Amino acid sequence: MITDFCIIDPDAPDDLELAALVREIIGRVADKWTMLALETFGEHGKLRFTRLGEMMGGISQKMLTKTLRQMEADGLLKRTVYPVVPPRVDYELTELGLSLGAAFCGVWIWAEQHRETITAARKAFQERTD
Amino acid sequence: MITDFCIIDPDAPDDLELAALVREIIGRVADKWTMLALETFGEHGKLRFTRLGEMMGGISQKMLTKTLRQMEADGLLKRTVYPVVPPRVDYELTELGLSLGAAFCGVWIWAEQHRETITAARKAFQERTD
DNA sequence: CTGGATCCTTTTCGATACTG
DNA sequence: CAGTATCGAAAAGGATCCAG
Repeated sequence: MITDFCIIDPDAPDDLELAALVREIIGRVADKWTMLALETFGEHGKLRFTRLGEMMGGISQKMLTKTLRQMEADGLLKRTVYPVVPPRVDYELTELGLSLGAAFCGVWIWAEQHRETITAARKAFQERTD
Repeated sequence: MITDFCIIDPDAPDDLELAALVREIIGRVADKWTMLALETFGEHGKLRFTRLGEMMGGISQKMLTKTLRQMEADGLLKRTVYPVVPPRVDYELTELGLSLGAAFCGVWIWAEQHRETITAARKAFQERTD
C-alpha cells in the first residue's frame, strides 16, 4: 500500500483489513487534541489532569477526559491514581506514546518547513477562484 | 515545541502563532480522506474524478470534491481541466503532495508496526474497565 | 481535584436530485 | 463526466452542574 512513498517491511500483510486498521489507528492518533496532548507531554513529561488542561489551552474538560481515555485505551498513556483526598491523578506517555511522538516528527517537520509554501498556495488559490 | 521528540531547525520561530498554524495544517492533512487520497495517488499516479472515487472506496462524491478542493488549495494537488465534452479532469500530486506522502510514512510505518500492540492494549483496557 | 452526566449548539457527512 | 445544491441524520464539541 505505502510502497510508493517509502520502503516498508516486505513481509507486512497487505490486505484491506490491515489497511483499514492502520487508517483507523491513524485517524485516532492524528486527532487534533491527541496530537496536542502528545506535544504537551513531550515538553513537560508527567502531568496532572488540570495542569495538562491548562497547558493545552482551549480544551474543554469533556474533550480532555475523552482524549486521555482514548490514549490510555490505545496504550499511549499511563494513568496513575493516588488514593488521596483530594484525588490526584498523574498521566505520562508510555514507550508506545513516545514512539508515536517520534513518528509524528516527520509530519511536524514537514508542516513547519512548508508552512509558507502552503500559506502562499492558499492565498493564490483564493485569488484564483474569484 | 517539538524539541523533545526530534531534532529540529534551531532557527525556526517558536511562538504560539506558528504552533497554531502547524497544528491547523496537520489537522487538515491528517484528515481521513486526505490521507486515503494521498495513498491512492501514491499508488496510481494521475487519476480522474470518478476513477479516484472508486479507488478510494466508500467516499461520497461530496466528500471527494471537498477533499480534492482542500488539497488543491493547499498546493498538494494539481488539477487539470480538459475543455472537452464530456468533461475530463485529471488530478495528480504536486511535489509538495509527494513530500507530504513521504513525511507521513513514519506514521504509517508506526501504525503498521504497532497495530498488534495497540489492539492488545485496547482489549486489555476494555476488560480492565468492567 | 478529577471526572461523570446532561443539555444544547455546531459541524460533519451521506443521500439525493439536478446542471453544463 | 464532474461537479453543485439541498436536506436531514449523526457525530463532535462546549457549557454547566454535580459527586466522590
